[in-house]
Amino acid sequence: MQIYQTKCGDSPFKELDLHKIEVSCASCSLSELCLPRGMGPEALEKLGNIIKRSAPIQRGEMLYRAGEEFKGLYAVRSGLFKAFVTADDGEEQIVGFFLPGEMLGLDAVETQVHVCSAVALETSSYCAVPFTKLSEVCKEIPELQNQLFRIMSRELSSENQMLLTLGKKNSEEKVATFLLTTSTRFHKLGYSANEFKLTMSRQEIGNYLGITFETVSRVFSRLQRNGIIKVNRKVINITDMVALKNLVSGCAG
Amino acid sequence: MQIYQTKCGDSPFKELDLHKIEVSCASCSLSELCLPRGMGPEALEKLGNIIKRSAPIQRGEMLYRAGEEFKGLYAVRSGLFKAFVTADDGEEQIVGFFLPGEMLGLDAVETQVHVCSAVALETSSYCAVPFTKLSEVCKEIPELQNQLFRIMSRELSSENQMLLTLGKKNSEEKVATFLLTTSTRFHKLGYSANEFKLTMSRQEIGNYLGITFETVSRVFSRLQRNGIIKVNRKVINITDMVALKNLVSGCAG
DNA sequence: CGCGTCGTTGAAGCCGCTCAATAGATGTGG
DNA sequence: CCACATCTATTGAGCGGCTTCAACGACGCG
Repeated sequence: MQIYQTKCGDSPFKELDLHKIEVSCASCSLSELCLPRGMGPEALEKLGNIIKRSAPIQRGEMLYRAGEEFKGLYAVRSGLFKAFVTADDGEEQIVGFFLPGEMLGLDAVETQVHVCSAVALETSSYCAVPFTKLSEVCKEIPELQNQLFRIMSRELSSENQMLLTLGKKNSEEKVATFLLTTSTRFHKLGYSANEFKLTMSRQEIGNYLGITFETVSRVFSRLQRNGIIKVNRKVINITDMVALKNLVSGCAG
Repeated sequence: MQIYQTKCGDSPFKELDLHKIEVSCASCSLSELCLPRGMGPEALEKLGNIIKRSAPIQRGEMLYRAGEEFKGLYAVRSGLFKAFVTADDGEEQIVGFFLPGEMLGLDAVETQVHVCSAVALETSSYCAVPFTKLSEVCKEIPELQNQLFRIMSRELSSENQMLLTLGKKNSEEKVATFLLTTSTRFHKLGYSANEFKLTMSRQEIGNYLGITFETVSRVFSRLQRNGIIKVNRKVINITDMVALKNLVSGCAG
């Protein structure tokens, strides 16, 4: 069953394709995690009218690059994305991994220019949400406005936790925090909390956590020796969740 | 000239004092930096009707604590605040310093519970903005809704830059970034970009930057030896702005 | 003046980084 | 199906930047 739209041109913001109604927000399995949360049917239709689903995109394809004009938000439908800022010397800092139901591009609303870049880490799909239109619809649907406030607030909150992780934790605590957070997020999507595949590379995990990939690898090995996890390439198995949580002295997220 | 309200009880959210009209948003010198930015006179009055100015509060007084119920946002009117998250082991991570015109509490919108705590670092004053009412007024004044989106977006953007600073920079770059950012923010408030007083302690600067206060002190001394800044207790003088900027390899903010 | 807090500076140690070698996985073409 | 190249991951050895621990000086405040 093909649930994705057919090819829709270079930019999903260029024009709206009315065929998408068949795959509107109302029928989306992620609606309770995403923008539509808590909205009624007529509101859902209004929202669906401005949103455009993408065809699947490949690993390495970019949603947007730093410096590009901001056109709208992106809601992850399937797959995995990373967002990163680039320093003047070209060095990158990954600021987040984005799972289905999560929203990308919120940080560009103020400047109207993307300061991050976003790229797919595996074959993925998304919904494009033109921000001007979204903000129009928000006037008519207060519940949507509030949901957008909540989404931005949640992002702020999780970034605050990340500042704590980067600023105060050692490498073991960082990795443990990352594993726990990832486990929780997968679980909320209906997947196992104990076994999951880390699509991103060790390099990307390390970059995100402010440590080198060698250190990530060493901590994984140590946690495995201590019987807390089992590592099989990209597949992680949490065998002692309690011990893992004990390693995380300070992650409220 | 006393421009502050008289004492207004324990919680500024408890009841509205109509006397405050004389110090409404319309007459506030910060209106172009704060919530009212870009709003017309009638919108300003609506906004002013739900906002309550605080009396001055002393150094050490708290706006809110982690775990408390979220009632609304706080806009800094004068002075300086810090916000921090607390780890399970009691360790704190400062997630931001807040100058006049800036907004506190945005990260609690989703959970309706504060995850950060906020405290005044010097005698300060603020405006309390009940969030439920604010969100009501947003329905009537689209420009206010958009301004709130922008403010949250800006906060996200600056936290992304902070993740880069914490994750990728060495201590010298961190301190240089902090000095530059602080300089820029003071300048936007109409103060000198080259000379300013750091009200926060070395301890707090180090906490914010993920380094120890001894390291902050050492970097200050080194920058002074190199003729880039002059340090006199809490007063910083940037004597070579170009050199300082060159130290910051990767701060786009 | 005495006390506590804050800031500076020095000395030593450690955690994570750098550099390097190796193995395993993946992909490609013959 | 295998040879080969490439990329990722693991592990080790040594180094260095930052932390830790400690002493001392400068203020501010009672």
